[in-house]
Amino acid sequence: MTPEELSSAIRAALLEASAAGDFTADIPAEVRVERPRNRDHGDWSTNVALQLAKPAGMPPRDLATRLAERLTAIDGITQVDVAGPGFLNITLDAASAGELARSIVESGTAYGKNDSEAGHTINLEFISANPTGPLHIGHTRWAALGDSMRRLLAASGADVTAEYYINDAGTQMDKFALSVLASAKGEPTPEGGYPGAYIGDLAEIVTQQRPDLLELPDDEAVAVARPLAYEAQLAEIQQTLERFGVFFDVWFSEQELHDGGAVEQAVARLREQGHVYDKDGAVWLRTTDFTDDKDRVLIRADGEPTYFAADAAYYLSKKDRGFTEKIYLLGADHHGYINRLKAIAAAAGDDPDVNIDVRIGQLVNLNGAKLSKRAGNIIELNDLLSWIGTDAVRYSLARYPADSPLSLEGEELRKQTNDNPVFYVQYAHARTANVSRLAGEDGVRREDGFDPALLADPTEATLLATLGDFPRVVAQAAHLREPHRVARYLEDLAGRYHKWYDTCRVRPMNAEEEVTDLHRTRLWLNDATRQVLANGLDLLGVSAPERM
RNA sequence: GCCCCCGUAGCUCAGCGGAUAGAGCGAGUCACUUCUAAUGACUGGGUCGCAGGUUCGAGUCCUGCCGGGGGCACCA
Repeated sequence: MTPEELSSAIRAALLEASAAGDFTADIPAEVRVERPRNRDHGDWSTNVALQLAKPAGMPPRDLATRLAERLTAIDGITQVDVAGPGFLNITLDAASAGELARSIVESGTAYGKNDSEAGHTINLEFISANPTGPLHIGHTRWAALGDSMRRLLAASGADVTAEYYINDAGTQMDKFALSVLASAKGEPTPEGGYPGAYIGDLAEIVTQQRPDLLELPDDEAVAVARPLAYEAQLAEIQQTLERFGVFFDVWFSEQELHDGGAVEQAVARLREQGHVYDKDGAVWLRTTDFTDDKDRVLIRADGEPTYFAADAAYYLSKKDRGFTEKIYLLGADHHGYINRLKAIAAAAGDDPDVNIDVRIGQLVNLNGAKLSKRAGNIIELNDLLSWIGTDAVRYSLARYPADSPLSLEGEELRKQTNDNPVFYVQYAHARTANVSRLAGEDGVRREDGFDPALLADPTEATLLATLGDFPRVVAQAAHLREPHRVARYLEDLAGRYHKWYDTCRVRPMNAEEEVTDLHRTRLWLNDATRQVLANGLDLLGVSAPERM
């Protein structure tokens, strides 16, 4: 019996009790069952009696006692206890609980998928780092969390598009091109330009493609160098993200917004909505009509559109492309953008509370140093991956909520011990794979038998209950946009599995011992755990090794 | 000054308005002739920043204060 089945069975019993006159109150559309922290509190528990006590006008424990009698009659429930102020603690019979092992194995990679976010058309924008240099560790938190969020939303039935906005327009790109050109000439970095060894690497790539570069007049040389350096840098970013297991559906160019006239059109459209005015030679958006604390300039007095104007055009592009929900994942240093982005949405006639979701991630602290651009430490993501590895970096960032400040120690992440939760979870998966392989060699085959009533050990009941939680964990993590919940769940599941492994042997002890249904049924449970660990790790973009 | 996030064990952090607030690390003890000991069992460890409030019930929600981080451009 899955928790969903249990929940609807309880609800049916409530309706029955209400119809029989046990009490009078509105029955909630969904009865929440949860897994009690304490094993003595049964397999599942519900606080529905506490919730209904007030509207029913009955003491919670009296109501709970009546409900307990009805729940006991449900097929698959062996015991219902009233505890504390009126909790109902439910124990399932082993056979009913154990059926889950088979249904998980049969569902395979689909187990955990759900339709809780069905009907949502979501644009998920993250990283969007300037293509004027390599990605560094300041970008990695949202890289890891954003990609996991994409996977979670897709697994929960949303139509999600992951998007990277490339700031390939404006003066920063000019400074970038001038820096590359200066390096090619052997000159020092120009004022306000980009220092760094990677500029030299780019200069080399560009001069290889255009050996005549240095013979061109300066203006022409910049025009030639700029797109070549840009393409090389963007390719490097894309390779790094691929290495990090992060995927984007759309790479969106800011320059194309300018070239295609979308920025001017955006200003015109906002003007039609009545939120644009002219002052001091500039064109302004009256963002103070909404949530902003001051109005923002769209077109500067010199006629140049601001970055904010491009943001507005970009928002309208997302709207026009049919995304009802636009999620922005930004670093804490972009906090000031929230109100103006929401103002854009409101000015465009959207509802900021519904159509836009701006999330701020706190900066990560590595070895005591802030991982931000402004702090000046430029540890490149590529180097971080070479040092620590994709799995450990992704996992250690994915296991904390984005809004919590975070301190990491590089050497801790390299440890292949329990200091490092990623190895704990991966090790559990490798163990399941090993048990499965060896059981196969011993002639234990799932298809030869399955008797869920044999899964009677307490460690099996808790393992099954944990496995049954997975789809709801995925749905909740997707709903809250909090991938860390999946990581925490996997650590819990790995722990339950290790305890079970210590208590319950899957394979026969030796060649003399006969293979029985107990071995086969436990293999189902082992393989079900393996499947859930693999499905969960995949949601985090972390590998599930067969051996370690 | 105004706005946002955070404050939970020695450390790093979980915690859906519910039961005795948890995990890992660190400290100590134990368990491999037995499917991977990268594991498991056990022992210590807490005024959930402070003060009020809402509630049958608050680490969780509201207000104020204290402490830490971040943000407040005709920059990109």
